[in-house]
Amino acid sequence: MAHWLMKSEPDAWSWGQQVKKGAVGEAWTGVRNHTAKQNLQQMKKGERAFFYHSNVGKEIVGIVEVIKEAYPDHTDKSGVFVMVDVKAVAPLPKPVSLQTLKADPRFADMALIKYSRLSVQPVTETEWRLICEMGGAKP
DNA sequence: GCCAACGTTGGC
DNA sequence: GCCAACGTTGGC
Repeated sequence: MAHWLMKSEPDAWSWGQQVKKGAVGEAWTGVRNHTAKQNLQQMKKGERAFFYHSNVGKEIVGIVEVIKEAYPDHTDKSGVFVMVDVKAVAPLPKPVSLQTLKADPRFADMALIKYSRLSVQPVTETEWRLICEMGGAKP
């Protein structure tokens, strides 16, 4: 099962707001990048993703689960882009910051570091396990 | 089809 | 607020 990482600026959509939505979840709108779009399309129901706060915080704060696979993004007038629905699963008791990941050679190849502008990206099994461990969450 | 100009993202 | 990275647009 693949794992992912999704970025959001907390000013636009925060982990706290995601948690409030509970099991109903929320549509992940606004992706306007084709690489990110391809990743969205590969997400399967039940797969999990890290929730990353970009700009403010710059840390992985929680884990979400895909509850609806890719479908057209209603905020995209051109009809080209897609979105998925995700629900909050668990917080990371100890958020893992970008700074921490950058300082650790085990994450040197991580997409978050290599392609800093990509907002939806895959996470390897190894990275997933390590970050869960560091954050104090169950993998 | 190339490439310069421009816009956006996101870290610092 | 600045700037690097990168995607997109438009002139040629």
